[in-house]
Amino acid sequence: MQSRPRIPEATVARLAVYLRVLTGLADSGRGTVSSGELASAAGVNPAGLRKDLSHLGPCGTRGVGYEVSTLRDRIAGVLGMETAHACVLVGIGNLGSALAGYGGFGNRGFEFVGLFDASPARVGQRIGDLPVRPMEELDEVLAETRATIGVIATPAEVAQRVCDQLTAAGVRSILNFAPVTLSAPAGVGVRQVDLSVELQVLAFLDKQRGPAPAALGTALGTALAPAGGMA
Amino acid sequence: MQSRPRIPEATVARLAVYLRVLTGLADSGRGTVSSGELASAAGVNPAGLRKDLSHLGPCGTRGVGYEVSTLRDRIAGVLGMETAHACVLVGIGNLGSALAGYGGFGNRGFEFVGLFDASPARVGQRIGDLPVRPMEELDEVLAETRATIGVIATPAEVAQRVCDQLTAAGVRSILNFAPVTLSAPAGVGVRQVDLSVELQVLAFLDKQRGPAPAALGTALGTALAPAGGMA
DNA sequence: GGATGTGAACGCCTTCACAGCT
DNA sequence: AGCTGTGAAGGCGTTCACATCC
Repeated sequence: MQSRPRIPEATVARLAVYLRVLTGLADSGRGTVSSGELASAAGVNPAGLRKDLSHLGPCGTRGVGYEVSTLRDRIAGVLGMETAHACVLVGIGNLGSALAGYGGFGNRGFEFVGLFDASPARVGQRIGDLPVRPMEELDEVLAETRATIGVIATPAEVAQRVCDQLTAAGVRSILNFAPVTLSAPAGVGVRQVDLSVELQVLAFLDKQRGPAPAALGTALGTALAPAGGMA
Repeated sequence: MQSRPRIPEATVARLAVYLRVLTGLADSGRGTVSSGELASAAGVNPAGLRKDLSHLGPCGTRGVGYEVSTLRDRIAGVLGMETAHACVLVGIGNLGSALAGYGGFGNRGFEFVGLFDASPARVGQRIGDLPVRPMEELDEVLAETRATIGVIATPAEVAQRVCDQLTAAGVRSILNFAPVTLSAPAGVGVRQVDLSVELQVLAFLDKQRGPAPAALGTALGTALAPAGGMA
C-alpha cells in the first residue's frame, strides 16, 4: 500500500502543512502528538488527518499517537525533501526580490541557484549571495545546474515567453505568480498563485456571509486610484 | 435560479480568472467569445465554464456566444467589485512591499488604505502614496476607514497576534502569507497562501510524474498517462 | 482506556451528452 | 448549423463510525 498508489493532490498540500507543524513541535522538544492535537494545529479535521497519513502506511501507535520526529521524517521523505531542489527565479521586481530573500524555502530543501531579469538596471544587483543575471544566461545556468523548478515573477506580458524558455531548457515544474494562464507542454507541472484571485474569493465569501453590518463604502469617498499602472 | 442559491467556492475562484481574461479581451476590442475560446484562455474545460456561468443565470446568446463587456460586468457584479474594498496590510518587509506596490489590486477594486509595521526603521517610509504607520495606529485607521480586509505579511511568530488585533477591530476577511495556521473567530474568513507549500506540492508532483530523465530529452517510450485527450 | 487505521456513506465538483434557442 | 444551458452520470475527496491494536 505504501508504495505509490498515488496520493491525492489535496492530501499532498496538507502533508506540507503537517510537516511545518511537526517541525515546530520537534523544535519544542515535543515527543508525541495525537491526531486531534495535530489536526487542530493544522486547522483540519482529525479523521481527515488520519486518512491523509494512511497514504503513507501505518506510522502511529494506537492508544498513544504519532512520534513527532519519526512522522516528520516520514512526510519529508514522501514529499521528496531529502534531496535539495534547485530553482531558478525569473523576474526580480518587488515580488521576485521578496521570494529571493525569503528564508522559508531553504529550510525546506529548495534553493535558488539563479536569479534573472530582463532589465539592465537590475542585472548585477545582488540578493543574498546571488547576483541578478541577464536573461541571455538562463539556458546556460539551467544546463549547468539542472534546476528542475522555475519560478516566474515577471509582468504578465512576458510570462508565457519565459515559460516557453524554461520548458525548452528542461524545467519540469513551474510556479507562476504572473496573472496569466500559462500553457505548457504535457509533462510539465504548472501551479498558479494569483494574488488578486485570492482577494476576490475572500471578498465574495465575505459578501455572501452577511449583508454587511452597517452602511459602509461611504468612508472611501474620494480616493480611488484610477489605474495604478505597475507593469 | 439565479437568485443566490450559493455559488461553489471553486466556481468563484474561476470566475475571477474569467474576469481577468474578459478584461483583456475587452481591451482588445473583442465583441463576443464562445465558451470554447474563453475556456481555452482560462485553462479549463468548456463545459465546466458554461456550468460555472450558469450560476449567474443565462448570460450568453445561443448560437453566438457571450458578449464580452456584458459578461465582464456581470461577473464583476457577482464578485462584489462594484463597490471598492478597503484593505489594510500588516508587515512591510520584502513581501509586504511587493504587495503594497502591486498594481493588480487597484484595477480589481481593492485598495490599501493603511500600511503597518512594527519596526521603527520602516515606519515613516512611503510606498506609493501611503506612509508606513506604527502598529499602534492600526485600531484607529480601521475604525476610520472601516476596512473589511486585512492582509498579513509578517513573520510567522507575530501573525496570530496581528490576526487577533485585526478581528478584534472588526476585520471580517484575512489573507495570510505567514506560514502558520491562523485561528480566527467564527464569521471571519481566512485564506492562506503558503509559498513553501506551493513549492512542495510542485516538487512532489514532479517526483511522482517520473523518475526524472537524465537530460532534457523526454522519455517517449515510458509510461505516459493515456488520458484520452479530446477537448 | 485510548488513539490509530479504514471501510462505507455522504456531498461536492467535474464531465458528458443532449435538449433548446438563435 | 452553431453554441448555450442543464439534467444525469461519474469520480474524488471528505466525514463518520467502528473495528483494531497498544
